[in-house]
Amino acid sequence: MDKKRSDCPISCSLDVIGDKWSLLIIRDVMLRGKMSYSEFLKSEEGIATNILVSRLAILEDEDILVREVAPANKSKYIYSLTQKGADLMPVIIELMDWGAKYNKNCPRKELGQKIKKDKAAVVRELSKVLKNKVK
Amino acid sequence: MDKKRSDCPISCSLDVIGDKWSLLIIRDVMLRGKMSYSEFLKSEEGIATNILVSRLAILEDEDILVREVAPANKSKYIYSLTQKGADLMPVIIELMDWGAKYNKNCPRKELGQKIKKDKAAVVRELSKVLKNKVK
DNA sequence: TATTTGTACTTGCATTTTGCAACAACAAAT
DNA sequence: ATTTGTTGTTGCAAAATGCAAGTACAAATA
Repeated sequence: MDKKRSDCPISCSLDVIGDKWSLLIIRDVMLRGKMSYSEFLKSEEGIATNILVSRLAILEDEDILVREVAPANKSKYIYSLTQKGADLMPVIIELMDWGAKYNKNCPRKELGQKIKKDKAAVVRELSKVLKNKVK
Repeated sequence: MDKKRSDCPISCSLDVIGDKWSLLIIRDVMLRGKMSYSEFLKSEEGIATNILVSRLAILEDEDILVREVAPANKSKYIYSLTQKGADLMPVIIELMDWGAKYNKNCPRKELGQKIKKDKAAVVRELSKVLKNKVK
C-alpha cells in the first residue's frame, strides 16, 4: 500500500478506493455476478487492460478481492470478494442512490427503486446474500 | 462536466467525486466546519494549491459547493454545501466506517464510535443539522 | 497434429492528472 | 509604507491514465 496521507478513516479509505475504477470492479463482482478479467473488460465503461490488471493487483493486495484458479478451466482466474470487500457494499449503495438522484440519464432500475423506497432493507438483504459468497 | 462513461449511477457518481481529494474537501466542510480555501489548505493531508483550486471549481460547477464573498471580509470566500453536496453525507459516513474498521491507525473518535453503535441515528441527526446549513 | 480461440496479461508511447515550489494580485491590518 | 492574510497562477517534474499492439499459454477445434 502507498503510505497514508493521514489517519483520518475517510482519507484512509480514499487512499485505497479513491479513483474512478476500483469501485466499478467491486460493483461488477458485488452486483453483477462478474468474476473474471474478461468479464470486467466487457463492462460498458471500457477500462483499459493495464488499468484493470493494476487495479486487480491492488484490490487483491488490499484483501478486498481474492484470486483463485477456476476449477473448470485452469487457465482462468476467478475473483471473489473478501469480507472486507463485501463491507464496501453500503458505500456502493450510497453512491448508487446519490448518482441516481442527481443524474437525469440514470433511470433507477429495480435495485435503484428499492433503495429509494427502503435503503436499510436493501443493505440488510444484500449483506446476507454477500455473507454466503465471501471468501 | 466530463462526458460520462456510462449511465450507471455508480459510474456517474465516480465521474464527479471519484478521486482522492474531492471527498476530503466535502468532509472538511461537512464535519469540520471549514469554509475557506486557506482552511482547506491546512488539512493534514496536504493538498496542493493547484489541485485545491481545480477541485473547488469542479465542485462549484457541479452544484455541490456554493461560493460566496465573506460578509466580514470582502477578500475572502466562503464555501458552503448545497443540498446535493449535503446528500453526500451518507457516502462520507460509510467511508468513515469502512476506513475505521480496516485501519488499525484510525482510532474511532466520538463520531466513529457513534457510527459503530447506531449508524442510522448518526445519518438521521447529521441530515437534520445539515439541512439548516444548506445553501 | 496443426490451428484457432479464449483468457490473462505486458509493453510502448501519448495524454492527462497530480505534486511541488515559487510567484502574483489585492485587501486588510499594522 | 510595510506586512500579513487570502486566493489564487505558473512552470516543471512525476505519476496515472488511455490506447493500441503484442505475448504466453491452455483449451477447443479441424
